[in-house]
Amino acid sequence: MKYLDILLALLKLGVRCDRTVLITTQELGRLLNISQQSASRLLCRLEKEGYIQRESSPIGTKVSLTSKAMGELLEAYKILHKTFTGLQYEMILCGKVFTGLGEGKYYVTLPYYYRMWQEKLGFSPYPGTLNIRLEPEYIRLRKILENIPAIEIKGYSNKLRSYGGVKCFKGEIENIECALLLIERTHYGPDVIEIIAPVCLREKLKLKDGDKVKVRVKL
Amino acid sequence: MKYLDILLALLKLGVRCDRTVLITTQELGRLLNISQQSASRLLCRLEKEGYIQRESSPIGTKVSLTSKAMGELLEAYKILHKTFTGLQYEMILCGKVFTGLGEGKYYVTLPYYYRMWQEKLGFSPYPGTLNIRLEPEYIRLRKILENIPAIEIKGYSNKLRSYGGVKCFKGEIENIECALLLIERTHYGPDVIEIIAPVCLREKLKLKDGDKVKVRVKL
DNA sequence: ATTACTAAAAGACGAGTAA
DNA sequence: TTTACTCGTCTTTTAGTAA
Repeated sequence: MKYLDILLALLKLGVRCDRTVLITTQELGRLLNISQQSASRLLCRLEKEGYIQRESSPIGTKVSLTSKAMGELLEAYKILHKTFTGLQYEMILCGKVFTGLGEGKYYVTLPYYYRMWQEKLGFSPYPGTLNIRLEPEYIRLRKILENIPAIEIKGYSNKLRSYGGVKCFKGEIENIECALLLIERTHYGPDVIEIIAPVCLREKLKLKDGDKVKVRVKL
Repeated sequence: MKYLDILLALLKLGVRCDRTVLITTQELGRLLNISQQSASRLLCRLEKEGYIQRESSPIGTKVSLTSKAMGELLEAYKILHKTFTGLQYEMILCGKVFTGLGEGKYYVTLPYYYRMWQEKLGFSPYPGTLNIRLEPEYIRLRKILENIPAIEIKGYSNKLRSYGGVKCFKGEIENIECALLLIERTHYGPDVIEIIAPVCLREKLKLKDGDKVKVRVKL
């Protein structure tokens, strides 16, 4: 939590985990009320300690935030959200249901993953994923999810096959417990999320392709 | 924004603008990874710079946050909220409509205040206030509103009469533009807010006493 | 323009300790 | 037990300046 004020200043300048911004140490210094030299040293240190990615040149420094920074900012956000709303923070994502190619079903039921769902998510999922194509304004949030702490299922390879990693968030979809999966090796773009749940969401919620759904992610 | 990490640590310990907590410099030091001495110095400084109220004794220090601190925390919260939700922050308050004693109408139309509404809120209000008794869980939020920057209408006295100050927040009630008023000299308790709007909200929204309404405050 | 080095000054730190 | 002072040390800062 040591660099919160500085990370916040970077957010103010438009820097994100998925957005690199060219800033000068002078303007950063002005924003933080420190000298250009201190701002320069600060960026060096933030990089060394893993909070930013950085590329300096004679015209300025290109900066983006790392997952470590996003994680700390989220921690701060959670405390503040609790303070200013009295509520636990949930990220809400909206999108439309679509039918995939059936690989979801295949992966969910692979023994390695199936054990992991039970162990790390605490439920045995219905064999299949609900594919959701996010509305454009939510893609930014999905990218944030990629960069904050989550329930991680590590990928691994043996001689026979290799398993990609999966990042999971517990949540709810129309009041039904579910988990949002960010699948490392997916052929879908950054606008797609996959959901698993103990029940068949398509049936339970009577969903057809194109139906709009709202997923609440608990962070 | 300099003491954000420290103010956040205080929030974590349960300190609020309306809640004094007894803490020891030792535990604060442990939380911030600094010595007891530095934590002590820090609290002195926070007090001197107007971020906390403080009362130290041989059993510890009673600490509460000032409006200045709440304002800075809110600034941080707004940036983070924008980052993590993509939305502007709004505080939502819920409560039930009730009928007052008619003083709302009297005050709203007093020439001094009427000029102020027009000047500072940008509309000419319907002559009357909508009184709302907040549900218990929202009283905390009302107290936060009291302690953050707002549109201020200063009170003043002359020989004839004295006018109390009013703190205003712009907002919406069921999609109708309105303003929430926190009236300095009110005989209502901290669970009551008063709303003014360019239209008669009771008529427009067909409200009866006891009806539940939701006010969105834009911060 | 920039970034970022060096050196000297300023400020922050914890140990010891009084109250 | 507390808080919070002094003091010596160490860290951080800025000004000057090189690249």
